[in-house]
Amino acid sequence: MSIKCRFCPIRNLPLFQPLTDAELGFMEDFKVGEMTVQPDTPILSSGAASPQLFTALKGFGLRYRLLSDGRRQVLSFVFPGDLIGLQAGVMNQMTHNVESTTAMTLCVFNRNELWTLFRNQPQRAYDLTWIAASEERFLGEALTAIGQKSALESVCWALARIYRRLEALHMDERKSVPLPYRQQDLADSLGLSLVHTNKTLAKLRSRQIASWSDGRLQVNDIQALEEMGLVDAIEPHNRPLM
Amino acid sequence: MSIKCRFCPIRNLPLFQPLTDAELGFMEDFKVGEMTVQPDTPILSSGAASPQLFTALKGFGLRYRLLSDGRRQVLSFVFPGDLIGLQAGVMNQMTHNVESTTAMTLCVFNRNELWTLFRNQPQRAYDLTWIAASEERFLGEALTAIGQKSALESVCWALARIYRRLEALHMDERKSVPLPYRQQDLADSLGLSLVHTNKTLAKLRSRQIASWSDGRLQVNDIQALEEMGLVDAIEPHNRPLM
DNA sequence: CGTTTCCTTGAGGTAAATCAATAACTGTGG
DNA sequence: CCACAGTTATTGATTTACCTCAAGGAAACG
Repeated sequence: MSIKCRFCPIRNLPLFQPLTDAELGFMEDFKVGEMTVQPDTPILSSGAASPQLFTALKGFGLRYRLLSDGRRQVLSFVFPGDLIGLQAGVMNQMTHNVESTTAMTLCVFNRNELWTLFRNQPQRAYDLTWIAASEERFLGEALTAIGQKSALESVCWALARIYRRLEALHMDERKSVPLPYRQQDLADSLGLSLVHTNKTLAKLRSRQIASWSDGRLQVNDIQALEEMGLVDAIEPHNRPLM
Repeated sequence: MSIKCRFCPIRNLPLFQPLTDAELGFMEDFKVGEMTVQPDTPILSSGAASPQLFTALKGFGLRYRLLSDGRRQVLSFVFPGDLIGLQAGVMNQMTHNVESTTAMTLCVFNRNELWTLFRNQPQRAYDLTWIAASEERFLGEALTAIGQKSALESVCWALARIYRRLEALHMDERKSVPLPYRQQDLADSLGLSLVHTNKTLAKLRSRQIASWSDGRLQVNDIQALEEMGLVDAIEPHNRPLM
């Protein structure tokens, strides 16, 4: 018993592009159902050829790659609205892992129908490409942070980026947003050690710019955060939602 | 006076997926012409909304992002077969720069026809998404290198990746491939300083594993290179060529 | 030839890693 | 209800991988 796309709890946010009635109808067929997962549950695994695509509706997750010796690179944080498994969807091979951090609700799509989508819904196919290009764009930005920025700059960049995204999801309340990750997760996303990440966060807290504790990120000075993080362009508010 | 896609000099390499006659016909229409550029010429600029898409046919280039203070992150090296400008194509906004390093020959496509492609050529649209997902996959790998690997591991990863790609393009001769970049370019792609990159290359040279000089990369022990670079999976040999 | 670009190597400095110890919680089982 | 182990955050002390600075050499070039 799953919610129809036209009643999707997040689709009507200004962050997302509206769909036509015909497109909504198609999506309701494309959608196989919903899935809820417990915290810390693997959703997609590297190497697997998953028969499914997902859209995160609720909750928080992580995308990461592992090296043979256990080192972990977090590629991105997964927020509501994010498409999961496009890589496996089109390339038939996953090269990273996705897992839930909190409990999550996911929209489930059938990979086999992907071809129908490309044949009959060119606009939606275009949107898929847009999403893939957008992920690429984000990873390029992350690469620039890790490769070129100092630890302080990187942390500011990440926090600003996260805050803006959750704000666009209307999850902000009095300058604070939920951020239910561990410091280790942020560290692994920025190629920093846990200790140094902690000390950098302490610095931002003492300067009253941002403070992250008990699963919430409080941003007192978003402008300072964006400047210190050398954040360039703001995300457009018309992203496609699958 | 440009070459027809069916006579494309690289399309028949086993690296690339073959097209049907109908698809070739469409591509020949989609293709506006060819462009040659001098070394060190900007091809696409950040911020611009380019009316064109390109496929590199010949020569070498760079994709990079700049920070306001001049720091540069090289996102990838551009080799023959690479699609250029997909981001601008679908998102109408470029967030990185592309420039030639050597003289290049580019296939030019008309961005306005992109929509025709999505409407009439679902297979080609799928291929575009595949390409975008593939770029995303690559950047995830690069992120893991920069974020988690040591300088030596990163350099090995990069050289192995480059060698394999140029090998697949049949540009290898007696274990060596052309690599007409500066050490600074490699350094900027791995988030390392020029000096340290140089010293790391010297180490590989003295260990007789690989040596890069005079615009050529000689790989004596590709296996050692891949192991030291923790290279995980080899690229599939069926990539779409636009 | 002087100038510029790129590569190379040595010396010294530093941002961030590692090591180590403690505290605050959480859950678990006796 | 308490002892205990496991997880996460925090902070100080020490080490190190990599950076910056500096200088020289080899090509390429106008």
